[in-house]
This record gives sequence, C-alpha cells and structure tokens, in this order.
Amino acid sequence: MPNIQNETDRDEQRFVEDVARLLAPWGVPLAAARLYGYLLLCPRPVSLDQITEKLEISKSSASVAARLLESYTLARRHSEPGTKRALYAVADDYEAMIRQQNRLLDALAGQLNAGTELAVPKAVSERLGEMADFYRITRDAMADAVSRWKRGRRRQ
Amino acid sequence: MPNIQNETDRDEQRFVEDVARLLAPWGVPLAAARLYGYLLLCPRPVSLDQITEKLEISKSSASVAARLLESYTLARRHSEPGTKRALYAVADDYEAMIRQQNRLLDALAGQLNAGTELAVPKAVSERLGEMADFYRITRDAMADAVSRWKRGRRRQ
DNA sequence: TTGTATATTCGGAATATGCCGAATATACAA
DNA sequence: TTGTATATTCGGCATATTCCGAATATACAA
Repeated sequence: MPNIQNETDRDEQRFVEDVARLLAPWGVPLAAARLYGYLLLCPRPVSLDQITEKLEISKSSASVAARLLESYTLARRHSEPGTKRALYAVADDYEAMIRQQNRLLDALAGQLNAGTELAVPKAVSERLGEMADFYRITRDAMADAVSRWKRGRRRQ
Repeated sequence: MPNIQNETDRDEQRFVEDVARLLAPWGVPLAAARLYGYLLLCPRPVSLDQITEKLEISKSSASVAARLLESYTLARRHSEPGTKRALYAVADDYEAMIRQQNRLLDALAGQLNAGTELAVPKAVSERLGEMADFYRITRDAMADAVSRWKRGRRRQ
C-alpha cells in the first residue's frame, strides 16, 4: 500500500512548482511564485514559520515573498490581535491580476494616443490611434466580464 | 525660430522611452522595448543599421532585440528578395499581446483546475475551481472583443 | 522595564541578465 | 569560386536580482 501522506505531499509539491512556473513569465520571483502556489492549497491562513518549513526557504525570503504577493494584491495579510504573528492567505478577489493587466493596457493605450500628436506621417498617426482604440476596447470588455461575473456570484 | 527637426527628434525620442518604460513591467528587456517604441513611429520597415544608428545600440543588440520582438509577434520581419537584408516593422495584428496574455491566463486556469483533483479540503478545491472559471471567462470575453473589433474593422 | 516571540532590514554571495565588440556564418552577385 | 554585404553567435564584462543568515526592530506580556 502506498504511503498516502507522501503521495499527497508529492502532488501538492508538484502543483506548487507548476504554478510557480506559470507565474515566472509575469516576472514574479521564484520564492513568491512558489508561495502563491502553496497559499492556493491552504485552507487557512498560514504563518511565516509554516511557509519556511513547507517551502524550505529562509524566513527572510518568506517575509519578502509574502509582502510582495500582498503588494500585487495576490495575497492578504490577516493579523491577529494580541500577537505580532502575521498570517497570509490568497486574496479572495480573483480579479486582482486582471485589474493589474488592465492598468498596464490603459497606460499603453494612453501612450499610443499621445503618439498621434507627434509630427509623424498620417499613416503612422492613424495606426497609433487604432492601436489605442483596440487596447481600450479589450480593456473595457475585460472589465465588463469581471463585473458581470461578480454580480452573478453575489446572487448565488 | 526653434529647430523643428531637433524638436521632432526630441519628441520621438521621448515617445520611445515612454513606451519602453511601459513595456518593462512585462519583462521586455530595455533594448527590445525601445525598439518597439521606435518601430511604432516608423512608416516603413527599417533595417538593423537604421536601428543601430537611431537607438544608439550595437548591431548585435539590435539583432537580438528585433528577433525577440518577432518571437513575441510584436514585430514582423520583411525580407527582400535578392539580398540578405532584414527589415523590421511593427506587426499589424495588434492583438498579439492580448493573445499572449490569454495563453498565460489559459495555462493558469488549466493548472488551477488540475488542483481541484488534488486531495485537498473541499473548500480549497471549490476555490480553485472558481478561480479557474473566472480566468476562463475573462479570457473568453477578451477573445470575443478582439474578434468583434476585427469584424468591425474589415467592414470599414 | 525587561523578556519573548515575532517580523523586517541589511550586507554579501551566488546567479542570472543584458549588452557590447569580435568572430563567424550566410546569402547573394560577379 | 571569391568577394561583399549582411545577420547571427559567442565570450566576457558590468549590472541587477535573488536569496540567505545575522542583526535589528517591533509589539506585546509580565
């Protein structure tokens, strides 16, 4: 009979690494990316010591990784009254990453639009304007989808 | 009377740097990001030598930057018959970046879904499933918006 | 105030990245 | 084939990033 505990551990570990690999192209450092994968599997907020042990990273790394995720609003810090202990869990607003993307899309659209004012050939200026429109439209579509989804969820 | 040529150059240079700054958070290296900004302003495909001169980077950097943009499908290589010269221009399918994002979103959704099969508490499994749904929905919304936009453009 | 449990910051080592110039490869023309 | 114009690859340097352990700071309890 296989050792269930170890098998589960192995699967979870694999999940953590897989998620980390996906987050890496977004520029998320390894420690933070793995932490996110781990948090996804945690039913309750976890302490830095638990993180340190599970992920086998130093406590300082755990600390900076956790705060990095918090700054991305991918994780949330749950402080307990009566102690300094910090507990971290995945943020329950899933659209954080999407919102982040949208901000960038927005900035890019703005910049492209600014380019239309430059002393460039008309064809170039038109292309820039078109690209700006395109990015704004997709951004809006995403924002719409997100708010529709949120409304749908509330109703359940 | 101000020197028109220099003023234009200065504005364009500024545009290039601004675009580069926006692309940086996406993990695009500086040289490639600046090249993209420059290509946005070019009415015609440009050669590596022109890039080298305008952006004041080495030819090797120009070469790798251009091919990097091409691999992102942000730029397109236009080869001329009868010579080895490579000319680069921005890709005219603006949705390349969006599609790229969507691929990542898709992969993440898939991974989250895989997590629901793990031996984790029901609440965790449900959360993972919900997140996967959410990402898939926003991805679909974006894809829809893109194809609607494309249809609209064709008709003009 | 002191002690304790905890988090955060700091300095440094290891590693990765980005860029350059030189060397090399490639496609074409004569 | 040789020469020429061009692109690409390679090795190395400089810089940036990541992570760690040690030192420090902080909040709380006694």
